Amino acid sequence: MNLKDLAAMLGLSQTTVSRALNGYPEVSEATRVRVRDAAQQYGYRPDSRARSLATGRAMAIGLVIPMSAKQEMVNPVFADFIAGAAETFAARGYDLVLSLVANADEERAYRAPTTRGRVDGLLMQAPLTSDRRIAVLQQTGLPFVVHGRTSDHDDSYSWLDTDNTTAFRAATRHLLEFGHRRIALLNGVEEMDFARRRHLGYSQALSESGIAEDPALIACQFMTETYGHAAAARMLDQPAPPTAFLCSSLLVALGARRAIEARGLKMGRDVSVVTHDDGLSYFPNGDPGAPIFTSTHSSVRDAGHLSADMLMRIIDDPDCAPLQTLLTSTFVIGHSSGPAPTT
Amino acid sequence: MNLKDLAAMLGLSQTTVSRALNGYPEVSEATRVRVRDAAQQYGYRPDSRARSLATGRAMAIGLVIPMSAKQEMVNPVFADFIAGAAETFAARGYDLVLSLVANADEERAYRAPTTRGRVDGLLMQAPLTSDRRIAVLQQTGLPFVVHGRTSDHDDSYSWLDTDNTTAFRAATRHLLEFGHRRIALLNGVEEMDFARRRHLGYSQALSESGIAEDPALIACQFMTETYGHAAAARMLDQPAPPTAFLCSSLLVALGARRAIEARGLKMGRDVSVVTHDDGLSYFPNGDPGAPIFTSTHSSVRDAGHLSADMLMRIIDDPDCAPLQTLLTSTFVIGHSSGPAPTT
DNA sequence: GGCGTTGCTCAAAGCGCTTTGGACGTGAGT
DNA sequence: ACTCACGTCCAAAGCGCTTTGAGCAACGCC
Repeated sequence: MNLKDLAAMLGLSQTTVSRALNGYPEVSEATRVRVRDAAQQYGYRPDSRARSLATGRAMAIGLVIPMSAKQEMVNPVFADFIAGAAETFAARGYDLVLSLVANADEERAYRAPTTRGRVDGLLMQAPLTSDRRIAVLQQTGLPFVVHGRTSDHDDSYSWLDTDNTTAFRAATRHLLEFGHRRIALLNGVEEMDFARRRHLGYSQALSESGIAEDPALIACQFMTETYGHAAAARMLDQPAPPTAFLCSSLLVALGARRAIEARGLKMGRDVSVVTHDDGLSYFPNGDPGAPIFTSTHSSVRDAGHLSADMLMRIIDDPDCAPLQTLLTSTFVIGHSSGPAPTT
Repeated sequence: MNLKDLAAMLGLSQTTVSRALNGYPEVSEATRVRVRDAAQQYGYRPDSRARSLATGRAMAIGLVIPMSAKQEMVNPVFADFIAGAAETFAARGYDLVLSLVANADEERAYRAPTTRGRVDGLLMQAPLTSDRRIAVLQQTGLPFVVHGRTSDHDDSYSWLDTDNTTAFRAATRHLLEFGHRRIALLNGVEEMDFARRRHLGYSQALSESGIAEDPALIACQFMTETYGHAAAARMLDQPAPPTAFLCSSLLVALGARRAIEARGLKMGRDVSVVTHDDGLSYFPNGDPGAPIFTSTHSSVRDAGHLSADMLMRIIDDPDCAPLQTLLTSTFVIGHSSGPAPTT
């Protein structure tokens, strides 16, 4: 059922029918009702491509999802990010077009989002510290917002990021104030910019207290439970074990807790744990109001929401200056951290 | 840069340029090279909407992602499913269009995938036991494949599913053979069809051994670590605690393990745990070759791959009979299960 | 009566591509 | 010399929508 067919059926022109359905004022209320009823009855649905071709707007947003090709790892965070973004977009009538891109695959990273006309803007996630894709996106001229930042790129693009450095500095300080001196960092892969920034915050807090960083207390890997367990176990079995762990994700913290408890120690008393918490819907930190882990909390779903809002604003006004939002994570006190044990 | 512009620039017709770029034989090798070079040089990229409008194919697949509105829960499994599917689609030049749909929101569930022309087919996930969306999809006439099944719908559509019932029956038998008599089931929400089928398998195995099902040993909820912990803890503190847990996800199993170990018990010796393992890339069951949990394993990423293959086949031959694939999960022996303790 | 207004409707020109149905040599076969 | 096939290219007709510019009544106003 075309617009043409529908118009013929009604004895009207395509113009009038189109206007009636799209709410233009130049059409009488009587015919509008007539048109709407007929459209409903015959199940008419405009063809999105034709409409998009005519209007110039695709009514779709591209989502560039990085995959670490090496380990076939999918970022567990992106589901919630999308969920947040999708709400905003759906409300404005935009669809989401995915392009999964292996970090290494420059060619597709370039081509995929560039297929002309598919999308009106892009959302990019999880940039590496040295990520060339941002430059590529800038060249295309398409509006885009990056979730995260790239340390080695100038700041001439729009991004939304969490205050990773500040948050991890605060978390480290929290542990320092509790008297901890040997604080381990179980970080993500430091190719990722967020991991690099968290490490930086950790380093800053340590050096502010005049404590030297111990390489034996630092691990960086894909953030899984087994990794958290293995790294924590290894460190705890050292001659000079850490009295506290700072983790980059709840999953890692879970692993650390297991290592701690397997050694007959009690988390929060013998060994403290502080973790970052992305607030993933399917992975809550305890029950609402009763957090288990002391954590720096920043909802990645909210980040999705806000990134989408930003992108919408840029699409509405393409010539505006780059928008940049820095979210401050909240520090949540749970049962997992406490005073350093007096030896 | 249009096709028109490019053609004018080259002194050729649009026809010839289009054919040169799309590899039609009616164009001489010399001009083909000339055209390709020019396209490269001027960065010509065909407009996907125009092409799609002309060819009739959208070169995109819709992905219906359910969200449980109540709890704002995003299915953690879908990231890996998408990753698998995306590989197949990308190889064939198809994009992925997301529509997140709240389970309750019938209206959007209906409308979203129906926007005409956006997609050539649909992939649907995680159906409920009584899911009306399948009927809706059938009405649209669009090719689609469901990941999972719906027990209360006839079998006239294409699906790919894991043998949930058989797997959970086998897992339960495994525990029964070890002498366990009080086996707890920590299931997902039983609105979901897969959860219902797993419960069924569990029930079958029990009744085959003449054991009555104990409601106090059955829990069904969104599958989180805290849920696993809370449910397992509650059950272990009963007067007649279970000697084994059968879990629907690794996250839940992790919680159960925590509850077990917190009571000074050893998993695999005092209390056994068997879990389903979706093989999520970011959540491995121990290291490769050294599984921690005894599990029924079925890679959801592979499922994505295969579903995509099926959909491609249906799109190529729309009149073929419904394709239906039942994956058999492998039973993996880990350290988490062993003989029931002799009391 | 002539004029501008207002309200409703339409024909037709795109949007940027693919594809059909020739056109125009060129060389071989009869 | 005429035909026929072949290789190479083109003009133009869509695909299904939006939007411009204009037409046509009917109406009130000077």
